[in-house]
Amino acid sequence: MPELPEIETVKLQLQKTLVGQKLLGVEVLSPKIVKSDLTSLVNKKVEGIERLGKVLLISFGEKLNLGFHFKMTGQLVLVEKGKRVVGGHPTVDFWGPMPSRHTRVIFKFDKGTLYFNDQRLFGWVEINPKFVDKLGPEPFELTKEKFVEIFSKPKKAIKLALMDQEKLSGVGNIYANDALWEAKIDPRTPSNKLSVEQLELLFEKTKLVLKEGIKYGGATAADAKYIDLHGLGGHYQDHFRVYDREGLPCLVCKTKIEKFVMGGRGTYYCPHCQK
DNA sequence: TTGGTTGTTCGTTC
DNA sequence: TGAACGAACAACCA
Repeated sequence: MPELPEIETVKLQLQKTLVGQKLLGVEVLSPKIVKSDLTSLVNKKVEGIERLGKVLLISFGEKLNLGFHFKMTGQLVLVEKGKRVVGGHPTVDFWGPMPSRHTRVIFKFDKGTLYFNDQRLFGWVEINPKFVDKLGPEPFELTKEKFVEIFSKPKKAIKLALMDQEKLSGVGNIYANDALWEAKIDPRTPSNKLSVEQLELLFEKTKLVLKEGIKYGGATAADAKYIDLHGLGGHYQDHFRVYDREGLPCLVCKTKIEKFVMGGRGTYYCPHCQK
């Protein structure tokens, strides 16, 4: 499930290889997920790769930013002279033949080919996506005072507020669960009931788990062991605090991690540590 | 075979 | 006026 650290990892990889390359052609295999006419990008050069929240942006200059949203199962595979750069949702497509049956758009560059794959067709591709205008601030470009101000208002549960992309961009389910465990906060606590001290701690812990996600190259689905055999995919999953650890002992007090559904999403917490 | 899973959108309710 | 909430979306896997 690509979140901020997973997209950041893709960004850093593509910055090394794709910048300066010219787009020679585009082939759209699944028109449903492509929200712009991509032909305007042909014959333009990649000037830079950016990330806003969970959105990856490939800049072709002149206010032409090609945005990708991976949702849960999006991935990018760049094939260059037999070499590969992969990122996003880890599947067999990381090393299988390209294009695959999940390939939705193919971008032919002068030195390589970039495949946007998405199993579930939830992701999208759009030039200058309006979505990014609605995004809240980046966690790393925020003062703790501003963070406290943002989360002192909402009456909804802190976990839902933390994942609200209009308040703060980039935090999804995995990192929200882990940050709240680090800060010893019950995910159901109304955001506006938290003390300034709790919010300041949560701010630091949110950045901590995101940084750790980036350090380990993001998280690879726990069941995709093969990915590791190929040296592909990230390793944050080996450092999950509570996410996907239902019934396993809390890393601090050994109490069994409990799971319930909130806002339709799996929510994991330690009933002893998080009050 | 069915239910669980995910982020965002959209419609409804307060 | 807008916050809050939940269903819908798609497709895979256990």
